[in-house]
Amino acid sequence: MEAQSNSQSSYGEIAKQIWFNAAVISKNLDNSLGAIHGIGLTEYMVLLHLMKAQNHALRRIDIADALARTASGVTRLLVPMERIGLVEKETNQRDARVSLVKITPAGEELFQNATLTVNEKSASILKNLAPKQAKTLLELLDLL
Amino acid sequence: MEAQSNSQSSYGEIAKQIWFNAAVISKNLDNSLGAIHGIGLTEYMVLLHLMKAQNHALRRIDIADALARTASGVTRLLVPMERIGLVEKETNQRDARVSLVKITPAGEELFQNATLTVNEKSASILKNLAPKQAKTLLELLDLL
DNA sequence: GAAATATACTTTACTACTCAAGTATATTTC
DNA sequence: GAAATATACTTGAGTAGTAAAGTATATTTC
Repeated sequence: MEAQSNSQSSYGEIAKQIWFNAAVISKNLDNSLGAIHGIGLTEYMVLLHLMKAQNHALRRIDIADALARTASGVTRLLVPMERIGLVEKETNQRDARVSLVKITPAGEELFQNATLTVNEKSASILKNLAPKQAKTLLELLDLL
Repeated sequence: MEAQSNSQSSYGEIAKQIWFNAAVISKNLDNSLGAIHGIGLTEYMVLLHLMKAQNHALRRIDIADALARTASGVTRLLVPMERIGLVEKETNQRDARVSLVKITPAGEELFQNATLTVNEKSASILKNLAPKQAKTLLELLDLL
């Protein structure tokens, strides 16, 4: 009973730590990406998932899922990204409801550069973590 | 060279995972806390830090630090919390610039109940993690 | 194959922040 | 001890999201 309660509270501690660490890391990466590449972290994540996708294109709702955002949020997010030419619209022949989002060559280039910034900055934020610990942490995070 | 680049990119992966997991966990906890207790996750975190503080009181700027938010955000956050009687203002005798925030008995009671919700819900979100893995994850997160 | 339901997306009205500037008080410097 | 600087907080203007409702198309059901 005591053990059960203790173990449950440790899950609460994990949730709180992830919440706080995410806030610190996000602000850091967001500022760096903004200053160097003119995009935010959320926009970087859109590019990341488009790069990983087949044909470098996704439906808006798949982007929403990948980002843990709503379809509405994705609509708003993509407007400026399309305006500055990082992504473009494609229609889906089979389903007229769908508006596919495809990364452009300019978007791909920005993504490659931004990835260097994300990796360097992340390494500097997470410098207290030895490579082996980093590996373990990543494995555990992937489990969630 | 190759190893350096690989290790750095794994830090980037960690940052991305924390960002995504935090979004999922935050939304979950926020919805549960809102539905059951009428507060958001950020408000819960304010109560948590007040409970941990000496005399159950903190300066607004200390709350901002503890939450990775700005002083401005804390000002706005506290307005409704004060209105519904979870916290109250106290002046600092030594420094008239400071506006101390103190948790009320009502705030303490809500915090105790909300903590049960946070712990239960967290355990259910993190159910893929064995207790030992949870312990390791928490230790690694605390390192950051 | 018409009616009911589900899905993909957008829009409106709102919340939760941020940054920059402003106010008030404290501390440092000379 | 006056002037310059720093700190604690608030306010005004703007950004990034949300939820709920609306539009358009697809799918299911009978």
